[in-house]
Amino acid sequence: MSNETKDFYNYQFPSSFSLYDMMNLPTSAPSSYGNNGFDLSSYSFTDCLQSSPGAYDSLLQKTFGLSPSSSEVFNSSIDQESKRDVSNDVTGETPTRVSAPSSSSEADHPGEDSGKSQIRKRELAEDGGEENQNSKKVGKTKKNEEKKQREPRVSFMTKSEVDHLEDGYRWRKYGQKAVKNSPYPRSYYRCTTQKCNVKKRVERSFQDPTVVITTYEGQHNHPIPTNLRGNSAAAAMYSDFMTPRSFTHDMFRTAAYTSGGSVEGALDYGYGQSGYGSVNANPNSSHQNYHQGGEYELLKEILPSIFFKQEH
DNA sequence: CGCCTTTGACCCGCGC
DNA sequence: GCGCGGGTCAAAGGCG
Repeated sequence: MSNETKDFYNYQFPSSFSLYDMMNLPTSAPSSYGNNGFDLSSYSFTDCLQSSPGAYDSLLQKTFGLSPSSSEVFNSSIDQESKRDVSNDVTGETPTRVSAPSSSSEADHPGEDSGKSQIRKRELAEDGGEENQNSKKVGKTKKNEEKKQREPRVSFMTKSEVDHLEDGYRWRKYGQKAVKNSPYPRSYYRCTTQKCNVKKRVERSFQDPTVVITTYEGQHNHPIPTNLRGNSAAAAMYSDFMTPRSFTHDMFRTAAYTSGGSVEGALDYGYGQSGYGSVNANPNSSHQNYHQGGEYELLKEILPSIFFKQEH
């Protein structure tokens, strides 16, 4: 449990504080809210959704285009690199909720190596190509590099029969490891788009084999590939979660637009105009669009429990 | 042929 | 120092 999270939960929002206000919180907010204005790093999406099941189902269907019974995202969490004492963050904040130790440990692991190898690789490429053949032998590199800034992480628990959930992006599997204390392996995927180093790990909960735990790390720096094979709205939602500062913003915007028509519409809006997870979208248009989308009431229904959790 | 998965080896951090 | 576990690499092979 991080102090930032506590502070966030304990923060007294003005009574008139709205979704719109929150989405436009100043970047240079007090440190107690975390580096990004406020810290959603341990927030569990389910917290709010469970408090309003109807809204949950509605959002699921409208955003994911899924019926809750098919493939159900019923837990998620956001991890951010700034906090390392997150051992209880995923489940600690919500001890009675859908808990999965694997998820917890998953989100907890510092991921020290993430990106390190890539950096090492780059260094090798620069320092001497001939070393490529012995790349595996090259151990000590200037890992003294400034402490690797870890990418924000988002983990989802999804009820699904398939391990690798379609999310609209293209992934290449680059590894698979057996997970300790679990009969199910963990798979490692990397976004195939050039210069996009987003990764995701997929594993099946050993406690509930019907649950797939997907952990995204990093942020896509590109739109969802046009030749979508899956549910683009789901993709938009997944990717939006990866931008903690804006996840509510874009997520609900996506929800609103998905409800209004095609998923392409949601895509176009979410990625074509405002950029990927941009928090600086035109506030006026955004604000208005929440209403236009017709889901504003739904959002209002959901949101308070998200951000006013433990509010007194 | 390009893209993807598989898989054993390797690297690294951490705890003992 | 050593072993363990997590994460990554990259060669080899499969597939459309």
